[in-house]
Amino acid sequence: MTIPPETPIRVRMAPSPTGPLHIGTARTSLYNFLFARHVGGTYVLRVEDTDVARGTDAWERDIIDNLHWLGITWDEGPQAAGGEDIGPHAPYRQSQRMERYAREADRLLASGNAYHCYCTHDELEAVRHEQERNHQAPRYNGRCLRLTDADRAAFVAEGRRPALRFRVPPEKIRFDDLIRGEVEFDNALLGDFVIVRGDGMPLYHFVVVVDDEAMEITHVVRGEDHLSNTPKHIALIRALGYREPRFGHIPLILNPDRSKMSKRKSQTAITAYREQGYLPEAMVNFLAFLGWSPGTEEEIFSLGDLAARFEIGDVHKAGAVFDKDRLDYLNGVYIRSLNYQELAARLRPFLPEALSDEQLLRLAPLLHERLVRLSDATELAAFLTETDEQVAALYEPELLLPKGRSAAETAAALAAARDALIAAEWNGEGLEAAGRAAAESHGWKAGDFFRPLRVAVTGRLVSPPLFGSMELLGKEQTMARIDTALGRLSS
RNA sequence: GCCCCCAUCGUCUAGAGGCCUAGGACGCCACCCUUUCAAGGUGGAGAUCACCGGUUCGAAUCCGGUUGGGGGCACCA
Repeated sequence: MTIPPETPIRVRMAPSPTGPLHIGTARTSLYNFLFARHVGGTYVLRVEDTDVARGTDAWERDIIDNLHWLGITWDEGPQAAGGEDIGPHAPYRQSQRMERYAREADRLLASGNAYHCYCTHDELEAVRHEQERNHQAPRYNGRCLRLTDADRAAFVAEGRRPALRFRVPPEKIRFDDLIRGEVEFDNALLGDFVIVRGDGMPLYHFVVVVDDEAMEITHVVRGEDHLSNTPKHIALIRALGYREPRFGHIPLILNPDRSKMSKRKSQTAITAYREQGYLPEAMVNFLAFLGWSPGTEEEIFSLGDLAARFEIGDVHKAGAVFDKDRLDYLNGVYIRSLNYQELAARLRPFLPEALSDEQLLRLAPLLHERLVRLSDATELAAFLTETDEQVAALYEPELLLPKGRSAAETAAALAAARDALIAAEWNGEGLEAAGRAAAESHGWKAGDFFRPLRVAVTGRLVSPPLFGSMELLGKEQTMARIDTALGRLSS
């Protein structure tokens, strides 16, 4: 039985708190969010925390916080980490829904669609090894399906605790995938799989089906890695008499070698990107285009723009490589689109507390066109909070010399610059005017003339615009650093 | 091993039979601008649309096969 087309759309995301929010989970969540928003449906967050040992609270917090950071919100589910569940189908954490799973498992057992399996891990493994040796598919051999009551009693006497296995009907399963179209699998090729462990803990394939029904999910949009699990779910849905939702399997995000994106080969935690100073706007825009495009040549899209344009049927079938260069580019675009006030606010976590808000606001214009990540500001602005001694220690005197100039020549130029600056009005414009005039009367190209100044003041060859930097640093420190450089040049 | 999915520049993609001498973007190269670095501007290299057969007057677009890649086959999710 399928769900009537006029049924209001309900979608969900179902992260498992086994680690920080993963790029792939974020993208799947985003697509579900965009789909729900686009069609005016309801978006549910369900935490799949069955069989997750300890420490799930920290991961749940990371997942929820970062989802919020991206701007993804949901209508039902835990609204905040450790927070209360909102919605008519609470609780939304699977660890709190065990009664329902137990009840549905009993139904399956009673109807003969599931049976107790007393095989031990070792026995199962031995069978798998045997099958592997014979080049057979690694699937359950059905031993416990044929047990007599006496066999069962003997196992129980041994202290074995049975798992519950679903008896997979050997039939062809077809479904119309939202993204891939008609897909067919032969469940006769499948082995009976465990739905409840010996210790009573229900397993993923089972609980996902129970909860999607309970939460009236109409459209299951998930990663392509679940495509071949879908026939299992459909078999379960039928055995339980549930309504069958529509399924849509979105392409995987890939490592540069085109394997499924993994922690081993790529940076997969959203929080890591956040910490490096990627903007959520850039992240969302980038993620959305990994497997979808509006069909035009536009490429800068806000979350709202995306929701307005996103069609689930336009999602691609092929996997997409995560291209960090492109993310960097987009991040730069979004940083440059920020006004100075906003930029200063976002820069705050990346700069020393010693820098006042007022200084930060004056710094923002100097940085806003030269940041790929917000964290780049740390190095660019370091000269402001480093001591004069630290700055001096950053460079060898040779670094002060423009190409082809001697120490004596450079010292003379620097001294001329010093004299011009000390008399100038202490702001960017005044300093620049004085600096340029001095360069000209000294007969040096501006670039060469400014080099020793830049190195003296910032300790580096690369810095924000020189005169604005001096203005921010202040006259006293700027002059002290120039004098230090002059001293090193003559010794 | 079995099953399933996929296939346009290095990468993300436009393209739903003639508009394609295959467009855009990132990256790369060159030049311009320029106080460094960026940003910006201009131009360039870069794809026999994986391959082979069909269908058609005509195919990147439809069909079949091949190859290649990926995913799945747990008392993980």
